[in-house]
Amino acid sequence: MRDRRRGTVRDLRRENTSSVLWSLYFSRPRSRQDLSAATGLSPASVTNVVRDLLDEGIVTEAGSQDSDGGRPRVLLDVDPGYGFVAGVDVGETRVRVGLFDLTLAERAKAEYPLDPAEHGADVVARAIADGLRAVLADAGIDPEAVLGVGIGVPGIVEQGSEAVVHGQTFQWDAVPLERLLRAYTDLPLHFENCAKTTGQAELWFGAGRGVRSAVVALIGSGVGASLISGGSIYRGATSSAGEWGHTTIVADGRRCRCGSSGCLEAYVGAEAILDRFGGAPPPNAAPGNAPDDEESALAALVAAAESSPTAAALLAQTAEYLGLGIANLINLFNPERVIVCGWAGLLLGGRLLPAIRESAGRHSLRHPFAATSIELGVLGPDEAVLGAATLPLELFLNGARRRSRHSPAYRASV
Amino acid sequence: MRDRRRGTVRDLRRENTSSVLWSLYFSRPRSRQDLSAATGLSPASVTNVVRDLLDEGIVTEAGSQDSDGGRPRVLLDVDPGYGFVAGVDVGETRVRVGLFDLTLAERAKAEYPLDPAEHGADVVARAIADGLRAVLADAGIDPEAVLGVGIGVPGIVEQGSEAVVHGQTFQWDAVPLERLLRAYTDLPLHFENCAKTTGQAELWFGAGRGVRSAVVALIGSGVGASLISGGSIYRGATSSAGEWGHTTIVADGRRCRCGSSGCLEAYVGAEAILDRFGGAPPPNAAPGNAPDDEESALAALVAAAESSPTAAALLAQTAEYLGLGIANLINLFNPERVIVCGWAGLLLGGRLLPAIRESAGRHSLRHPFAATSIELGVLGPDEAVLGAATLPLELFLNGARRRSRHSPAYRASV
DNA sequence: TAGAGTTGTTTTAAGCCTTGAACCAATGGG
DNA sequence: CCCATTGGTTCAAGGCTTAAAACAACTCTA
Repeated sequence: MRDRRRGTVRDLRRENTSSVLWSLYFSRPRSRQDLSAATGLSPASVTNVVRDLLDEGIVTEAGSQDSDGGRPRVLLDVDPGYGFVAGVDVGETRVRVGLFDLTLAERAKAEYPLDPAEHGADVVARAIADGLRAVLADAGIDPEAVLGVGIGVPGIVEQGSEAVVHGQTFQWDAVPLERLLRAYTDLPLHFENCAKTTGQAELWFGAGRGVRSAVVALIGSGVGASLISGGSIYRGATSSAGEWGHTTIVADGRRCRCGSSGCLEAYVGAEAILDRFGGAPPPNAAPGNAPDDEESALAALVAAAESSPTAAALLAQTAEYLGLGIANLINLFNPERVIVCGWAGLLLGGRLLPAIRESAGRHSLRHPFAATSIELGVLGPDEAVLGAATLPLELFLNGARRRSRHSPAYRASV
Repeated sequence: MRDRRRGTVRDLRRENTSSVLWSLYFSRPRSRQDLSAATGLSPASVTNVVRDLLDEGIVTEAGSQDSDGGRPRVLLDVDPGYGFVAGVDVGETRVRVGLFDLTLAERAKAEYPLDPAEHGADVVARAIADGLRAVLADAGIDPEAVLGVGIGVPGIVEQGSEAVVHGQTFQWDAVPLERLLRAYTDLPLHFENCAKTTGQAELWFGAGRGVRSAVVALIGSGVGASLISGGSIYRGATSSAGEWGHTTIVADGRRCRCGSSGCLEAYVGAEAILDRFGGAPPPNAAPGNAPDDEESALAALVAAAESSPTAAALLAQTAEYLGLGIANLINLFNPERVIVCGWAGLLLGGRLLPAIRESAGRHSLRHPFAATSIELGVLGPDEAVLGAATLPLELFLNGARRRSRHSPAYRASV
């Protein structure tokens, strides 16, 4: 009925430290006084907490700032080199890996194409391991300095003692990806659905900055969403929450690849749009690389809408359905903001956003619609990698620290 | 980005006290040792916290229990007479008021019919005030002993310095119900949407006991839902979350009274079902009391399904749509349990639950569907009153104590 | 140029809190 | 009657936050 951590006086300090660190991280650089105001802690406590963080090397003093007529403020900043985090985006056609410093500046990246015919989990695990090795070597960073690796996968992640992945995209059913990857690397691993990681990226650094409740709609070949409340991702009972793509918007509607019919994804996913267009892939499509095909095909369709009434009508209807799906989210969640992203979402959104907004307004209740705004994502194609990297970063900001990697204490703190 | 209360060592005690109180409240009576195990606090701390609660009169010692071969456990219990809470359910045809002791045993109740032609907010406010006066007099309880009054209303409650209500049911637009009621009473008031209060009742004492994430589907004349995560109601940015009834399940479907079309409510709300049945009200219907009409009309329809294929088909389709709507919730929220309640929900559910489950299974993804169970509510018709009473009780368990009623400290703690 | 004013940070002392360990209390069994 | 067992309390230690006082580092003014 009620969540509570242990209630000792030391936990208090941990919480307060975490509070200061979050506050500083998202508003850098800042003085102690600012932090005191932002966290509600007394100046004395901020001094104490900051001393610890300085001693640990997580925070550094970074110059000072004049105050009118008084002692200058000493500015504090996070030390980017204190530690590093890696993000991995397991996409439909490629695995992308990024290595970032503590402020999420990219230090190296790598990309491994996946043969769509061969989505074996072990192939993916090997690609991830290779990518991690490559970025570490490339940036010349000691693995010991890596705080953790976040891995975004297309599918439902069952969090347990070892993460297990279920995903229709790869026909994965209970794939023990964590165990497979353990064969190749010792780094601390964190798995999450890629819509959720992308949502976190937009929330922290993109169109959702400063917002406390949001819905991130991710539209690619398929459709997903990330629900954010109280500043963090909502996972539900078994962390599969946010399966927006397979909510029904047309009872007895088009058949969907999930087996049901009338799913949102069967109308606004890129695959479905192209399919509805009756589209043979465009002539210049490289065979055997479906989503890239899709990307160019969808771009072609959007371009064609300028002259072709058929294409224009199809897109208009897509906007109608997408707005309707968004309206459902608005009614159910009452979010402060709705963020549309994913490659197809951005491609469509550039042109259709007004129509989407209009449709959403028509299908949602006045009150929650007035309280929200519908925006496009701003982080671009690498956001899934960045989002994955926020997983270990989040744990770090919450107080997890580097230690012997597989110690029970560490895993428990995760 | 991150919620935090102030972090002093006294807050720690408040939190721990609250933790012990919650733990005891939902598992009465219990020994100190039990509480220590349940809260994770040391026996010494439990002793300290319990001493405070005993001194305050909130908790009493209630006999003892043998332990095999050692000192008997002293059982602790909540003192029912420490304070009282009231619940108010503002329904479509009546205002119901209940007065409860601290353990939510009913001490008195009252009911005031509302003339459907006259839903003026002031009429409602006066009925609430009369009801409160009546139950207090009836039970012979000093208003000073009332910890608070919870009021469930059909509509969106805008929580601010004074609660304001928007509701299509009564054609209320920004009605300052709290201010109106303040003219009649001095008691501490708490307003909330009635679907949310009902959800809390089922969560605490009904089909949702012990569950951490749930969706409570409330089906009456209209349709609503209450989303529960982490053991408490999800409110969203402006506390209008859960407007499930107006999510679209049939693009371009039946017109809904909200102005949109294809809403779930236009298919599975009692009004809509009867309307689809082409129903003139049954002959014995009392004029001018629509929902009671609806109740008997719907009951008649359900009974007619035994012999009439038309009625049976209509109900089958209703189950299909309701299951579909529930499937959407399951996909989006991944709840541990789905609870169907509301008078129409219970009426239909008794007969249609298997069909509803089947439909929900067909329209939701395997993984989240397997993680949930769909049940009927168990609390019966007064649950909205009980649920409303949980509002002040929740605050009490969280540490709000009786004090000068309008003090800033009290309001801030709310 | 010295002192006064201002603003930012740290030190100090007081007051709470939780807890492990030791201890007391209350029972059943031998 | 003594001992083992179990439940609950006391005590001293160790930590934490904080208000208030002190200190530090400036600017401004006379």
